[in-house]
Amino acid sequence: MDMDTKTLVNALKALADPTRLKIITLLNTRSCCVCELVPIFGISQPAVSKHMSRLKSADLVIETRKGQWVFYSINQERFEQVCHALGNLPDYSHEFEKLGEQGLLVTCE
Amino acid sequence: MDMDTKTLVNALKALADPTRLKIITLLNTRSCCVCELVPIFGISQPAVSKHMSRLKSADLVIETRKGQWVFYSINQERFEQVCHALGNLPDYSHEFEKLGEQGLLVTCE
DNA sequence: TATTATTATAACCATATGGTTATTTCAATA
DNA sequence: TATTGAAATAACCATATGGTTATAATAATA
Repeated sequence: MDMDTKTLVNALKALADPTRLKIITLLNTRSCCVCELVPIFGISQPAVSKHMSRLKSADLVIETRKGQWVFYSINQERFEQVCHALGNLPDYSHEFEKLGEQGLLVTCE
Repeated sequence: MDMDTKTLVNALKALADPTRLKIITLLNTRSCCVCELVPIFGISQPAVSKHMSRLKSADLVIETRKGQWVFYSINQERFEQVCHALGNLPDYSHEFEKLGEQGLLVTCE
């Protein structure tokens, strides 16, 4: 199951922030809820909520209500898909062939 | 050699853009110069230059002058470090232990 | 039912981002 | 040396981002 470029970019954007990357690292250790994250980062509760909704919209976390709390856990499958997609970029030879047909390939030395 | 969080975030930021991710994918297939990238993306030469300088500042590409051209190639070692760092996030149990000491851990059910 | 605790949403703000055009720098060449 | 071509830099602009405070929604409880 290969990952769409747009989906990969969206996941990378979600991960490319120090707070969210640390949240993902924390969730990789153990699930937790918003009110536990607030004192860890020293930012406001709405700021944490927004980060979670960003991660959720990239499908990197799973939300579960438990009483008054909302617990977030890492979506391991999706996270692994992202790592795999990044480590196995597709071959783009066709782009260079197209360039060649247009006479736009630079050949030097 | 483990990768600093700041460095990882910076690399992810560099990759978290559709144009730059495609540039990295292209360079993973074959090195090329700015004037080859311009027609592929249909954006201006300065826009490509800025993307390259972003990738270069994240150490993801290597720049080589060849006559009037500047060729960019992927920095495989760094790129692999990024993939590895993402796929092997550190354990953050200590953060939860700290939370526990402060009585801030949420235990439910 | 009224209150309290947790989370989400709204409205706002300063800064970052990704593009543009104009100009400069640098190397090759007529 | 003057000109040409490639790439980088500067200045600018619209939009995205990551935070804030205020408020609303949701669930548990007195």
